[in-house]
Amino acid sequence: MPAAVRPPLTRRRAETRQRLLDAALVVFAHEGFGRSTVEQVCEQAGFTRGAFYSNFSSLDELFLAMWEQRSAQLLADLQETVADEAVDGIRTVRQAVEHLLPAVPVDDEWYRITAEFTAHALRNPSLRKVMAAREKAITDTITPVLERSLKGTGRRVTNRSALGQALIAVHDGTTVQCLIEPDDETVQKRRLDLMVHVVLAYTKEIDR
Amino acid sequence: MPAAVRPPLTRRRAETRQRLLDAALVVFAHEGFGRSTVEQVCEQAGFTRGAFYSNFSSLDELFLAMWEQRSAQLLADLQETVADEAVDGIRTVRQAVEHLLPAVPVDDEWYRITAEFTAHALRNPSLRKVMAAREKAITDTITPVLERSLKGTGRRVTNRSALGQALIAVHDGTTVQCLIEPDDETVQKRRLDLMVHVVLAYTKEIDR
DNA sequence: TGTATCCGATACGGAAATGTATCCGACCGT
DNA sequence: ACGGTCGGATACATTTCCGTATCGGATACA
Repeated sequence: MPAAVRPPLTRRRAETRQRLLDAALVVFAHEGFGRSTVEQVCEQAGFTRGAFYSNFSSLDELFLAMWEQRSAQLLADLQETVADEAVDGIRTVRQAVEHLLPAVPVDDEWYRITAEFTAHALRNPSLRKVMAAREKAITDTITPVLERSLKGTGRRVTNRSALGQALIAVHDGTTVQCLIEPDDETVQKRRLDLMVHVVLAYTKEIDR
Repeated sequence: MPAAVRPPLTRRRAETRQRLLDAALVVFAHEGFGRSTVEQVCEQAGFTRGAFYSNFSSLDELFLAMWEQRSAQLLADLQETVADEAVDGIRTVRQAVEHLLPAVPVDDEWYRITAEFTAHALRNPSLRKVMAAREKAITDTITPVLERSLKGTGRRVTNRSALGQALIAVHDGTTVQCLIEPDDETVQKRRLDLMVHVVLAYTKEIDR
């Protein structure tokens, strides 16, 4: 039934869909989700509303689709960026964090989207589940990577999911601070320090 | 000049203003800022648009006024709640955190407002300054309180502003997690744990 | 009690956004 | 190349929201 209700998704269709999704990011980031209109998104994408309604049934649907696509992409990028060789040279926790942190870019636009999506999700139980699932996905992606990075440091993680949760919280919380005061580099330094402290707190030396 | 442009603010005026401000919180939290309309706010407050335009010139202005009022109130509440006698009985960092944390309620509605305000502020340099100032105010309020609470624990803060910044980040980051999974009490436990770790990281034992 | 002012209500014009119904060009398979 | 279908454009009806201009009741003050 669900497959029957949606159109066959031809090549052409997929392209306009994607252009709309890309336009959505730009417009939502610039105007805010609630302030955005169907027309603005269409204009940004170079279409008229006809194209929109032929592909999505509401701005909400577009928003969700866009968010899921970009989140997934972000995770994929992270995994790839971090899977490089440099991991072998890591000897300290600080190095590990320094290696990991820049892999998640502090992106102004994306942060706005995320903030509004979160607020939106809090009003909608099914969206809350989506967010919770994503958080788990992030944890599952990050912790293995981190554990690999920690190999050369002589420490091991004591509580995987607690560490994952803590890192996400710290990451999100400090991201705002960095964006609000982009010129203050002590904010950035402290962000790094805090991450190091957290990793230290949730790992311990391997005894041999 | 600025005093001349605004009406004399009589008793009556102040009351309707306040009712509008209160209504704004409800409506914005429920609908999202961008989706809210002047009429919705007025209806919630029991007025018509006439009252609104006689007191504010735009939804933006109302939003900002409401946010500033509530933030200030929140800080005042915090200061009061925490200034009680119980501080003297505190002997461990965990106790200190347990005492401090519940003073900042995890409020669904307020979080939504904050998230959207933050996103909004990132688009507007002058609003960014407002947020930065508020962050400083929070730090300035919290750290003295925390230091007082730590008296009985035999530890002292090594870097005030870094600790303040870290606590805010952790607070904000974990608040989302708590709201997204309100039934999962391990999230809440870990929140506390994380706070304790952070306080430990930014304090050290007093040597005598 | 009378009167002047204040302030929220009402009424109106107009702009903007929505969703649908229809059209027409492009791309598909044969 | 040709007929059919697909998908975006166009046109339109409708709703919603906004901001202003004006009205009238309430309130303050003599």
